[in-house]
Amino acid sequence: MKISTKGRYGVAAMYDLAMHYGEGPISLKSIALRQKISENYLEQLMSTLRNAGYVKSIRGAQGGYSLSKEPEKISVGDIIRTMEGPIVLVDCLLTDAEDNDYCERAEICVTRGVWAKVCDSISSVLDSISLADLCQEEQLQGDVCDNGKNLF
Amino acid sequence: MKISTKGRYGVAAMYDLAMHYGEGPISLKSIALRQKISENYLEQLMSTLRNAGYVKSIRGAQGGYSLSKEPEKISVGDIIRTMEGPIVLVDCLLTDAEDNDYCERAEICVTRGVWAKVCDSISSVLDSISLADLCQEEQLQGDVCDNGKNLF
DNA sequence: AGTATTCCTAGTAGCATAGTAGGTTTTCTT
DNA sequence: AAGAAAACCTACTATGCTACTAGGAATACT
Repeated sequence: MKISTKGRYGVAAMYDLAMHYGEGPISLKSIALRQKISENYLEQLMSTLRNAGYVKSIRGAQGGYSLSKEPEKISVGDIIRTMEGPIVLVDCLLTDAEDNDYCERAEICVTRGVWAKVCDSISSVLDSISLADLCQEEQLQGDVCDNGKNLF
Repeated sequence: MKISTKGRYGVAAMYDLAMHYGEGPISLKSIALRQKISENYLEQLMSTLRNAGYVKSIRGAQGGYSLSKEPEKISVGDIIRTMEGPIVLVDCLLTDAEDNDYCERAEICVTRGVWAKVCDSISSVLDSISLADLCQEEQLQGDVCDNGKNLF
């Protein structure tokens, strides 16, 4: 049960864009450099974020990426769902409970409730944190890294 | 971000044992049959659970597995951690915050707090549900599957 | 003795991750 | 107009993990 680099890099890149919100297009190269991500790989991830409508891009020299909404309006949950797909710990949560074939395994009927509860809990945490929150956290901690202790 | 079959099957098998708690050793064959899990594969999983001290086994004919503690004293979190390792969404959470080399990527300092909060949330949900809770849920729903709506 | 069972080790197909590589198009600057 | 800087696009690949399968050895009950 891990978050892949897609999700992590995606959040990192979006955080980077949020920190430069309003400064015009930010080149992928500079994001990759600051966040220490492979440039070519990040390119693919940005493409996903662009298709999902969270960033817009400008081509050509002096081009780059920028957020297509304010940092307040993009949550970490939005990004994770875009990069990693729906937040479901087990596939049976994707099917409707009324489907008569969703429950192949005898135990699922009982454990399904457990996984659903965990997923809800994950979603509500991720949805409650916006890019703006992350930027504010960065400002609070100043030069000293407090590892997110001040978050919220 | 998925729970692997190790975790799911582990919980399923333990739930099965909890449903037969006090009835003597339960054969792997019967668990595999009821829970629809490959017998050989489940064997490996049971070995992990045995090494972790959650089940005990009796060899030979009429042998099998049984819980080594009461169902109240084993949580879903215990099982998941045994089967899937520590609940950390990103590896950097494994290292101490004071380690000076844990933070290779500029953004981690900020996003680390997010992942930590999610992990805490997952852990607290999983740790709050015992095998006894699952058994009780099963009794509440009787023949009708309510998909865990009654849980808690 | 025979059978039912756990225990142990080794292998393996398939898939996802995390990239690398290299070319094409667009746009700004000079 | 030329050149450079950037996004865009597609194809390839090494590595590792998952979810098994297979088969034999040891143990204990009947």
